[in-house]
Amino acid sequence: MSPKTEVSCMTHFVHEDAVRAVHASTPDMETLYGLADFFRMLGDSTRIKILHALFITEMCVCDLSEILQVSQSAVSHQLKTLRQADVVSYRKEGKVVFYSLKDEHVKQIIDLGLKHTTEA
Amino acid sequence: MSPKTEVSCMTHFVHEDAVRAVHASTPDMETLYGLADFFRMLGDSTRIKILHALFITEMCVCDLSEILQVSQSAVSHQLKTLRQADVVSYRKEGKVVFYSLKDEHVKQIIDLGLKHTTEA
DNA sequence: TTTATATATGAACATATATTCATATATAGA
DNA sequence: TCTATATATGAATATATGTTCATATATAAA
Repeated sequence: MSPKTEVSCMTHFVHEDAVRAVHASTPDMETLYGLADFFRMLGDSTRIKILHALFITEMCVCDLSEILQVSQSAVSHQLKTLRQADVVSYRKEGKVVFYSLKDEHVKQIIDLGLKHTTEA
Repeated sequence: MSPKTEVSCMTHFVHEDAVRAVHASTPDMETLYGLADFFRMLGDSTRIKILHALFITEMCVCDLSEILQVSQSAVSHQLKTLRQADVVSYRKEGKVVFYSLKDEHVKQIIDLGLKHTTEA
Protein backbone atom coordinates (compact mmCIF):
# COMPACT_ATOMS: atom_id res chain seq x y z
CA MET A 1 0.00 0.00 0.00
CA SER A 2 1.34 3.43 -0.95
CA PRO A 3 1.48 6.29 1.55
CA LYS A 4 -1.54 8.52 1.85
CA THR A 5 -1.49 12.25 1.35
CA GLU A 6 -3.75 14.67 3.12
CA VAL A 7 -5.81 16.86 0.88
CA SER A 8 -7.83 19.78 2.24
CA CYS A 9 -10.46 17.63 3.94
CA MET A 10 -9.61 17.38 7.62
CA THR A 11 -10.45 13.78 8.14
CA HIS A 12 -10.11 12.28 4.71
CA PHE A 13 -7.04 11.11 2.83
CA VAL A 14 -6.36 10.26 -0.79
CA HIS A 15 -3.76 7.95 -2.21
CA GLU A 16 -0.76 9.86 -3.40
CA ASP A 17 -0.62 7.57 -6.40
CA ALA A 18 -4.13 8.58 -7.43
CA VAL A 19 -3.35 12.27 -7.07
CA ARG A 20 -0.25 11.88 -9.21
CA ALA A 21 -2.15 9.78 -11.76
CA VAL A 22 -4.87 12.41 -12.07
CA HIS A 23 -2.37 15.18 -12.62
CA ALA A 24 -0.44 13.06 -15.09
CA SER A 25 -3.48 12.05 -17.12
CA THR A 26 -5.33 15.36 -17.16
CA PRO A 27 -4.45 17.20 -20.37
CA ASP A 28 -2.90 20.64 -20.19
CA MET A 29 -5.20 23.64 -19.97
CA GLU A 30 -5.06 24.46 -23.67
CA THR A 31 -6.03 20.94 -24.72
CA LEU A 32 -8.69 20.85 -22.05
CA TYR A 33 -10.32 24.06 -23.21
CA GLY A 34 -10.12 22.86 -26.81
CA LEU A 35 -11.86 19.66 -25.84
CA ALA A 36 -14.62 21.48 -23.96
CA ASP A 37 -15.06 23.84 -26.93
CA PHE A 38 -15.37 20.88 -29.24
CA PHE A 39 -18.11 19.27 -27.18
CA ARG A 40 -19.87 22.59 -26.67
CA MET A 41 -19.92 22.93 -30.46
CA LEU A 42 -21.82 19.62 -30.58
CA GLY A 43 -24.14 20.70 -27.79
CA ASP A 44 -26.85 22.37 -29.85
CA SER A 45 -29.71 20.67 -31.65
CA THR A 46 -29.55 22.91 -34.73
CA ARG A 47 -25.88 22.11 -35.26
CA ILE A 48 -26.51 18.41 -34.68
CA LYS A 49 -29.26 18.55 -37.30
CA ILE A 50 -26.96 20.26 -39.78
CA LEU A 51 -24.24 17.69 -39.22
CA HIS A 52 -26.72 14.83 -39.58
CA ALA A 53 -27.77 16.22 -42.95
CA LEU A 54 -24.14 16.54 -44.03
CA PHE A 55 -23.59 12.89 -43.07
CA ILE A 56 -25.74 12.08 -46.11
CA THR A 57 -24.36 14.49 -48.67
CA GLU A 58 -22.99 17.97 -49.17
CA MET A 59 -25.67 20.65 -49.07
CA CYS A 60 -26.07 24.34 -49.73
CA VAL A 61 -27.28 26.77 -47.07
CA CYS A 62 -30.68 27.00 -48.67
CA ASP A 63 -31.19 23.22 -48.69
CA LEU A 64 -30.27 23.03 -45.04
CA SER A 65 -32.57 25.89 -44.14
CA GLU A 66 -35.49 24.29 -45.94
CA ILE A 67 -34.96 20.69 -44.94
CA LEU A 68 -34.29 21.43 -41.29
CA GLN A 69 -36.91 24.16 -41.02
CA VAL A 70 -34.50 26.70 -39.63
CA SER A 71 -34.16 30.27 -40.95
CA GLN A 72 -31.42 31.04 -43.46
CA SER A 73 -29.79 33.41 -41.02
CA ALA A 74 -29.78 30.93 -38.17
CA VAL A 75 -28.29 28.24 -40.41
CA SER A 76 -25.64 30.63 -41.66
CA HIS A 77 -24.68 31.66 -38.13
CA GLN A 78 -24.43 28.03 -37.07
CA LEU A 79 -22.40 27.13 -40.15
CA LYS A 80 -19.97 29.82 -39.11
CA THR A 81 -19.63 28.09 -35.75
CA LEU A 82 -19.06 24.74 -37.48
CA ARG A 83 -16.50 26.33 -39.81
CA GLN A 84 -14.64 27.84 -36.87
CA ALA A 85 -14.65 24.44 -35.18
CA ASP A 86 -13.09 23.13 -38.37
CA VAL A 87 -15.59 20.33 -38.83
CA VAL A 88 -17.04 21.43 -42.18
CA SER A 89 -15.62 22.39 -45.58
CA TYR A 90 -17.33 24.49 -48.21
CA ARG A 91 -17.08 25.23 -51.90
CA LYS A 92 -18.68 28.00 -53.88
CA GLU A 93 -20.56 27.42 -57.10
CA GLY A 94 -21.86 30.72 -58.36
CA LYS A 95 -24.05 32.21 -55.68
CA VAL A 96 -24.49 28.87 -53.96
CA VAL A 97 -22.22 27.62 -51.18
CA PHE A 98 -22.04 23.90 -50.60
CA TYR A 99 -21.05 22.64 -47.19
CA SER A 100 -19.72 19.19 -46.42
CA LEU A 101 -18.21 17.24 -43.55
CA LYS A 102 -14.48 17.77 -43.23
CA ASP A 103 -13.82 14.25 -41.97
CA GLU A 104 -15.46 11.26 -40.37
CA HIS A 105 -14.33 11.92 -36.79
CA VAL A 106 -17.35 14.00 -35.96
CA LYS A 107 -19.68 11.33 -37.30
CA GLN A 108 -17.95 8.71 -35.17
CA ILE A 109 -18.32 10.82 -32.05
CA ILE A 110 -21.95 11.70 -32.71
CA ASP A 111 -22.76 8.05 -33.40
CA LEU A 112 -21.08 7.03 -30.17
CA GLY A 113 -22.98 9.74 -28.29
CA LEU A 114 -26.20 8.59 -29.87
CA LYS A 115 -25.48 5.03 -28.85
CA HIS A 116 -24.92 6.17 -25.29
CA THR A 117 -27.95 8.44 -25.01
CA THR A 118 -30.38 6.00 -26.57
CA GLU A 119 -29.43 2.83 -24.78
CA ALA A 120 -29.90 4.23 -21.28
CA MET B 1 -29.94 9.60 -61.86
CA SER B 2 -32.92 10.13 -59.56
CA PRO B 3 -35.36 12.98 -60.11
CA LYS B 4 -34.60 16.29 -58.49
CA THR B 5 -36.89 18.12 -56.12
CA GLU B 6 -37.08 21.85 -55.77
CA VAL B 7 -36.44 23.19 -52.33
CA SER B 8 -37.00 26.83 -51.42
CA CYS B 9 -34.05 28.15 -53.41
CA MET B 10 -35.32 29.47 -56.74
CA THR B 11 -32.57 28.17 -58.92
CA HIS B 12 -31.18 25.28 -57.00
CA PHE B 13 -32.37 21.69 -56.75
CA VAL B 14 -31.62 18.83 -54.40
CA HIS B 15 -31.84 15.14 -55.00
CA GLU B 16 -35.08 13.75 -53.68
CA ASP B 17 -33.17 10.72 -52.48
CA ALA B 18 -30.92 12.88 -50.37
CA VAL B 19 -33.85 14.73 -48.83
CA ARG B 20 -35.53 11.46 -47.96
CA ALA B 21 -32.27 10.03 -46.61
CA VAL B 22 -31.74 13.04 -44.36
CA HIS B 23 -35.23 12.81 -42.95
CA ALA B 24 -34.89 9.07 -42.49
CA SER B 25 -31.52 9.24 -40.73
CA THR B 26 -32.12 12.26 -38.51
CA PRO B 27 -33.25 11.05 -35.09
CA ASP B 28 -36.57 12.19 -33.70
CA MET B 29 -36.69 15.45 -31.77
CA GLU B 30 -36.53 13.85 -28.35
CA THR B 31 -33.42 11.83 -29.19
CA LEU B 32 -31.90 14.85 -30.86
CA TYR B 33 -32.36 17.08 -27.83
CA GLY B 34 -31.04 14.31 -25.60
CA LEU B 35 -27.95 14.05 -27.74
CA ALA B 36 -27.36 17.81 -27.71
CA ASP B 37 -27.85 17.85 -23.93
CA PHE B 38 -25.32 15.07 -23.58
CA PHE B 39 -22.66 16.94 -25.55
CA ARG B 40 -23.46 20.20 -23.79
CA MET B 41 -22.85 18.39 -20.52
CA LEU B 42 -19.35 17.58 -21.81
CA GLY B 43 -18.82 21.14 -23.00
CA ASP B 44 -17.35 22.63 -19.85
CA SER B 45 -13.74 22.43 -18.71
CA THR B 46 -14.59 21.95 -15.03
CA ARG B 47 -16.79 18.97 -15.79
CA ILE B 48 -14.16 17.53 -18.14
CA LYS B 49 -11.60 17.87 -15.35
CA ILE B 50 -13.89 16.12 -12.88
CA LEU B 51 -14.51 13.27 -15.31
CA HIS B 52 -10.78 12.95 -16.02
CA ALA B 53 -10.15 12.58 -12.32
CA LEU B 54 -12.88 9.96 -12.02
CA PHE B 55 -11.26 8.04 -14.88
CA ILE B 56 -8.49 7.24 -12.40
CA THR B 57 -10.48 6.41 -9.30
CA GLU B 58 -13.56 7.30 -7.29
CA MET B 59 -13.18 10.54 -5.37
CA CYS B 60 -14.99 12.56 -2.76
CA VAL B 61 -16.11 16.13 -3.37
CA CYS B 62 -13.34 17.51 -1.24
CA ASP B 63 -10.63 15.61 -3.15
CA LEU B 64 -11.97 16.91 -6.42
CA SER B 65 -12.17 20.45 -5.12
CA GLU B 66 -8.57 20.35 -3.88
CA ILE B 67 -6.97 18.48 -6.76
CA LEU B 68 -8.69 20.46 -9.48
CA GLN B 69 -8.43 23.78 -7.68
CA VAL B 70 -12.11 24.52 -7.94
CA SER B 71 -14.29 25.67 -5.02
CA GLN B 72 -16.33 23.09 -3.13
CA SER B 73 -19.53 24.78 -4.18
CA ALA B 74 -18.61 24.87 -7.86
CA VAL B 75 -17.63 21.20 -7.79
CA SER B 76 -20.84 20.29 -6.03
CA HIS B 77 -22.96 22.18 -8.54
CA GLN B 78 -21.16 20.51 -11.43
CA LEU B 79 -21.49 17.09 -9.83
CA LYS B 80 -25.21 17.72 -9.74
CA THR B 81 -25.11 18.33 -13.49
CA LEU B 82 -23.13 15.11 -14.01
CA ARG B 83 -25.56 13.22 -11.79
CA GLN B 84 -28.53 14.53 -13.77
CA ALA B 85 -26.80 13.47 -16.97
CA ASP B 86 -26.51 10.05 -15.39
CA VAL B 87 -22.78 9.71 -16.00
CA VAL B 88 -21.67 9.42 -12.36
CA SER B 89 -22.63 7.29 -9.40
CA TYR B 90 -22.05 8.12 -5.76
CA ARG B 91 -21.93 6.40 -2.42
CA LYS B 92 -21.99 7.90 1.02
CA GLU B 93 -19.52 6.98 3.75
CA GLY B 94 -20.28 9.00 6.84
CA LYS B 95 -20.08 12.66 5.91
CA VAL B 96 -18.07 11.92 2.82
CA VAL B 97 -19.62 11.30 -0.60
CA PHE B 98 -17.61 9.36 -3.13
CA TYR B 99 -18.31 9.87 -6.80
CA SER B 100 -17.36 7.47 -9.57
CA LEU B 101 -17.92 6.97 -13.29
CA LYS B 102 -21.15 5.18 -14.04
CA ASP B 103 -19.78 3.44 -17.11
CA GLU B 104 -17.03 3.58 -19.68
CA HIS B 105 -19.03 5.20 -22.47
CA VAL B 106 -18.18 8.70 -21.39
CA LYS B 107 -14.50 7.85 -21.26
CA GLN B 108 -14.65 6.44 -24.78
CA ILE B 109 -16.31 9.56 -26.10
CA ILE B 110 -13.95 11.93 -24.33
CA ASP B 111 -10.95 9.95 -25.56
CA LEU B 112 -12.29 10.07 -29.10
CA GLY B 113 -12.90 13.82 -28.78
CA LEU B 114 -9.40 14.27 -27.43
CA LYS B 115 -7.97 12.33 -30.34
CA HIS B 116 -9.85 14.57 -32.75
CA THR B 117 -8.99 17.89 -31.10
CA THR B 118 -5.31 17.14 -30.63
CA GLU B 119 -4.50 15.68 -34.02
CA ALA B 120 -5.73 18.67 -36.02
C1' DT C 1 -26.73 18.18 23.02
C1' DT C 2 -23.37 21.14 21.15
C1' DT C 3 -19.83 21.78 17.78
C1' DA C 4 -17.30 20.88 13.65
C1' DT C 5 -17.01 19.01 9.08
C1' DA C 6 -18.59 17.48 4.32
C1' DT C 7 -21.77 18.33 1.02
C1' DA C 8 -25.83 20.44 -1.26
C1' DT C 9 -28.38 24.20 -2.82
C1' DG C 10 -30.94 28.72 -3.68
C1' DA C 11 -30.13 33.44 -5.12
C1' DA C 12 -27.47 36.76 -7.40
C1' DC C 13 -24.41 38.09 -10.81
C1' DA C 14 -21.69 37.99 -14.92
C1' DT C 15 -21.01 35.89 -19.18
C1' DA C 16 -22.13 33.10 -23.15
C1' DT C 17 -25.14 31.78 -26.68
C1' DA C 18 -29.07 31.12 -30.16
C1' DT C 19 -32.28 33.37 -32.80
C1' DT C 20 -34.30 37.27 -35.21
C1' DC C 21 -34.13 41.39 -37.85
C1' DA C 22 -32.06 44.42 -40.86
C1' DT C 23 -28.70 44.88 -44.01
C1' DA C 24 -24.26 44.05 -46.43
C1' DT C 25 -21.81 41.38 -49.94
C1' DA C 26 -21.26 38.55 -54.01
C1' DT C 27 -22.76 36.78 -58.17
C1' DA C 28 -25.92 35.75 -62.07
C1' DG C 29 -28.95 37.38 -65.45
C1' DA C 30 -31.64 40.83 -68.01
C1' DT D 1 -25.91 48.87 -65.29
C1' DC D 2 -29.87 47.41 -62.75
C1' DT D 3 -32.30 43.71 -60.45
C1' DA D 4 -32.85 39.43 -58.15
C1' DT D 5 -30.96 35.71 -55.49
C1' DA D 6 -27.82 33.21 -52.10
C1' DT D 7 -25.23 33.88 -48.27
C1' DA D 8 -22.97 36.37 -44.44
C1' DT D 9 -23.00 39.25 -40.59
C1' DG D 10 -23.62 42.99 -36.92
C1' DA D 11 -26.83 44.42 -33.39
C1' DA D 12 -30.40 43.43 -30.29
C1' DT D 13 -32.88 40.42 -27.43
C1' DA D 14 -34.01 36.53 -24.71
C1' DT D 15 -32.37 32.65 -22.49
C1' DA D 16 -28.99 29.54 -20.56
C1' DT D 17 -25.07 28.71 -17.85
C1' DG D 18 -21.03 28.84 -14.39
C1' DT D 19 -19.32 30.72 -10.30
C1' DT D 20 -19.67 32.88 -5.87
C1' DC D 21 -21.77 33.73 -1.53
C1' DA D 22 -24.57 32.57 2.12
C1' DT D 23 -26.75 29.08 4.20
C1' DA D 24 -29.14 24.59 4.82
C1' DT D 25 -28.60 19.65 5.71
C1' DA D 26 -26.43 15.48 7.39
C1' DT D 27 -23.29 13.16 10.11
C1' DA D 28 -19.49 12.49 13.40
C1' DA D 29 -17.24 13.65 17.54
C1' DA D 30 -16.83 15.86 21.98
